[in-house]
Amino acid sequence: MQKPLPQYRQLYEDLRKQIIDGIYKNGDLLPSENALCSQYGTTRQTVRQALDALLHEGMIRKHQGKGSIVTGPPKGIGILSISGTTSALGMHNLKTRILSKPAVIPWPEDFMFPLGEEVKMSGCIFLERLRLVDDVPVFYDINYLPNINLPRFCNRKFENKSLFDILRRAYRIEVTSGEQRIRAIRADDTIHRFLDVPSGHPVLHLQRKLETNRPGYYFFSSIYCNTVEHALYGTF
Amino acid sequence: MQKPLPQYRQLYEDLRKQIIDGIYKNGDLLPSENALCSQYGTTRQTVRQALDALLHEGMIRKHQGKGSIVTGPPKGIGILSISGTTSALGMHNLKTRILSKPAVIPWPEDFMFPLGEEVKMSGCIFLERLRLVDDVPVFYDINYLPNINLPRFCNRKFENKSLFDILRRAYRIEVTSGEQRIRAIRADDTIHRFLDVPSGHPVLHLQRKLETNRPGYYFFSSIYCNTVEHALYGTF
DNA sequence: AAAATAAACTTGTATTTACAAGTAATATTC
DNA sequence: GAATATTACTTGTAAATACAAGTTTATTTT
Repeated sequence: MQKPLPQYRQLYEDLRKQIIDGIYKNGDLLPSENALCSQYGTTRQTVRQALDALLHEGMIRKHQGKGSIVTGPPKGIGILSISGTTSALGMHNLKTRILSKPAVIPWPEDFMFPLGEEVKMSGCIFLERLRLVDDVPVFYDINYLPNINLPRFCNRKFENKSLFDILRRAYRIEVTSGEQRIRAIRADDTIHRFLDVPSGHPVLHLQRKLETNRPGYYFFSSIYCNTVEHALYGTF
Repeated sequence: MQKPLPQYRQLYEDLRKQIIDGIYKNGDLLPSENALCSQYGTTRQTVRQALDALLHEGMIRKHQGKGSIVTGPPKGIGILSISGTTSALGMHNLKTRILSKPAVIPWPEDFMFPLGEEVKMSGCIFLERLRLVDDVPVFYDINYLPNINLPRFCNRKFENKSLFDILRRAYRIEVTSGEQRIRAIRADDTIHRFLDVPSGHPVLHLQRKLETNRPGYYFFSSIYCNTVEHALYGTF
């Protein structure tokens, strides 16, 4: 049995969902802190804790005397920053196809980032996905997660779901920071096939190392991106 | 007379300074929340507010039961973020060659970002540069600055200097935020010539809009990047 | 000495209360 | 009607308190 979420966390999730689902639209005012207190039967401290999380995430902006104004989901924070692709583009036109179901494999030789010994021992959950924007393949990503304390991970459904969301909701793993390398490369045969670009065509290649709130727990992604139609967009 | 800082803000500034000054080193434990309460004669609420700010900034990490561990200041803001190329790579091996001296021209038709009317009127300072890392051309960038209140700008020396630095030091213009698009494209003839890559070879193309501390003053860069040897690197 | 237990820490979550400060709508005055 | 003042909201800051839940240290037991 899962430990229940703290109140502030539950409120945060609720509001976040309502913003992403468009129930609160861009520019809308959220209910006042006191109103949320009544609705959720809690205190302002707790409500403010939830709002702070949204504020920090860029989902809302606050103005003393006015209220909390919805500004997210952040369009640009997107792919070049901390949040995942899903929250960057919105669920609307993004579909996720699983190319290879998550499976535990040994870590590749000469991995793109250095690995700790215990991480190497634990094995690697391997997951290949294809992500389509408006039914056009745009991202082909290969994800590598240390196989440490992720019960039933390989049995989960990932189709049309966000990896970041599953990690956050099911395992309380949040990405706190990361590093990445970006290159322009020629599409090889695999990429040509998956991303539907001519062989040899320029594609973006991102290598990312994601740090999480679980101390010492990093995971990695290699992302190939077709930028013919959509450029990667980010704010900073 | 300046309004006094809130307590939590003062505590935040104090701790932040002590971390930056190295009084608390990387890996050190900060005094416990209760200890800080005593030292500053305040409550845990207030102390936690200050620590949350540091946490959010990446200066510390917190562990329930253990304490607050110093991790900052965060390094490597890098090229994909707010700082310029110079500070990302270091001055060591970076040379800047001016391809076309800054000149005032009309703004291009169909500019990569939408422009305000007054900005369009003012005209555009145009500056092309080639930047070499270890004497290999890596960046070819085209910069567009609104010709507003930049005295003697076109007469300045830009060779082997940072554009960001000149703007900051000579005009007190600091980049506060920005947005960018990234694509992988084929090298055209110009890029082939400047970046010394085969024609048709994949190169990165960045289009950036930089916001500054001068209200309403943005400038723009179009950057082509040879990523054969050096990948763009960034943390977030 | 080693293992189990207890105690003394740490941060995490939550309630309650109070007032300050900024904003918007309302009422009052001119 | 227009300007001013009031009032009723909003978020910001802050104190005092309580217990839960991890971590470390000290104590007790075996």
